[in-house]
Amino acid sequence: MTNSDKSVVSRLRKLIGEGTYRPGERLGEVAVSEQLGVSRTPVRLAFRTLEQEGLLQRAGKRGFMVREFTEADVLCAVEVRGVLEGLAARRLAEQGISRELDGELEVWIQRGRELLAKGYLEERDVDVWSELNRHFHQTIVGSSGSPVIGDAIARNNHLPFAAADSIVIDSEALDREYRKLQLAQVQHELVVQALRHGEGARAEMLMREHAFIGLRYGELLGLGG
Amino acid sequence: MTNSDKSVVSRLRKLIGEGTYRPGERLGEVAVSEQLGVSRTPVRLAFRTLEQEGLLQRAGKRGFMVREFTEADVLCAVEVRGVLEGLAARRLAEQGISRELDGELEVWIQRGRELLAKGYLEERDVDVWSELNRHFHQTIVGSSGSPVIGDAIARNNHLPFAAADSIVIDSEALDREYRKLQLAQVQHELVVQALRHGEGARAEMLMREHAFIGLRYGELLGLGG
DNA sequence: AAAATTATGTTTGGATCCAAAGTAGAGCTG
DNA sequence: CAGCTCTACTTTGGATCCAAACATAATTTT
Repeated sequence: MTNSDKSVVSRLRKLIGEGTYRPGERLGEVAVSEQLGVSRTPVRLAFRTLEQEGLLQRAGKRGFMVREFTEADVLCAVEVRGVLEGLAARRLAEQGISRELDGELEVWIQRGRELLAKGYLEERDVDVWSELNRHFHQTIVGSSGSPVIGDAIARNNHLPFAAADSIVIDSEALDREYRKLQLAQVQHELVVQALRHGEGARAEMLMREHAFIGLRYGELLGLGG
Repeated sequence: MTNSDKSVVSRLRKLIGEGTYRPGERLGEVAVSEQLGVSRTPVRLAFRTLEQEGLLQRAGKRGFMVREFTEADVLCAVEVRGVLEGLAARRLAEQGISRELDGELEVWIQRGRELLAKGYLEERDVDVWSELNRHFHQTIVGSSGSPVIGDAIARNNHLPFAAADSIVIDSEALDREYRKLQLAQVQHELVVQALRHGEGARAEMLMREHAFIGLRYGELLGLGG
């Protein structure tokens, strides 16, 4: 997994994500290894990893095929992330947050405030938000007392569009995206508020709802403005 | 994965679960392959699978080590299963259950009733319950509209004691176990009831609570009787 | 002519070989 | 004596070879 092994996995992830390998397509070890310019060995290893990640599935007795994802699957994966992050938030609220954790969360809240303070969104702000959003979620999940939740989320995030930082940003409509991020920021702040007050159920539900922001809020905000 | 590959994975799972390979122990490819009587290739493939399952983790740059699980991890894994099965139940309740699904669930409810009807538990009943319990959970999770939830649960279940059918049955205290299964049966029936009435939130919470039955109820029933 | 069986080709799984990276230990130098 | 470096050994990763399983097509038999 030093060099080639890891890169074969991520290269295949990319190719599958981009649709170069179509959903349902059977992947032969030799064909893929030739296309990637490596031998069969790292490809075989990568197939096992990708199978576990859920991007490939066994095609009968003979090899693997690219797994097909319906819209319902994506929606479901987002909900799965929602309940898992909700669980993490609830546990955190119930056990109480430490002074350090409080401070760390405050950092990402502040960064978000600063980013949105100027009242509009620039192209490059998108990456900044993506980063701080990732840190915010990671901080909560990582502080839930066990790596188990984080692992489950990480595995779930391999599905396309399921990850928290895969908010589809439409660069053409930065004003709409600005309002979306504004809403996300409010949700972040509410979550932290609930965590500070030990409101487990509230923190959980806020986090669950927050998961949907990449999906349905687009329509909502599109209608509204 | 026809023969040896699959068996290497499951044999390693067993050895890790039994504690033959101690938590934190580094596993060398050559050592394991010699102990299992196969070459390094299937072991290397198995290590990748077990890494994704969470039973192994990378030990620095050099190979893998058996992952250590604290009691908190096990508890957390049970909670993860709870929220995921809860999600499946809620979705099912919200979308409404079909006539066939209703009938299928009724089958497992009935089997459970019959098993517990005689008022006590025999040794061999344990396997019967384990089977029907597995079917009951699988039916609900498998009918939630997307394989995503089931996959997440399956991956989570690889952790020791996290799976729904890993209720630790104490053969010495079959009367206590009887009361535990009786409670589980009631919970199953309540879940089905909630599903039939489209009570999503109730179904979700019942399913969540049901996940704990292997953990805390033992103490409770132990104290009570 | 249809069905069954055999033969051939394709593909995956397992074993082994070679190279590269890392670790530990010994020896050398300051 | 301590610290550094070089070397030897251990271990993993990649490539290739061989065998087994499966699918397909062709031929034979009923």
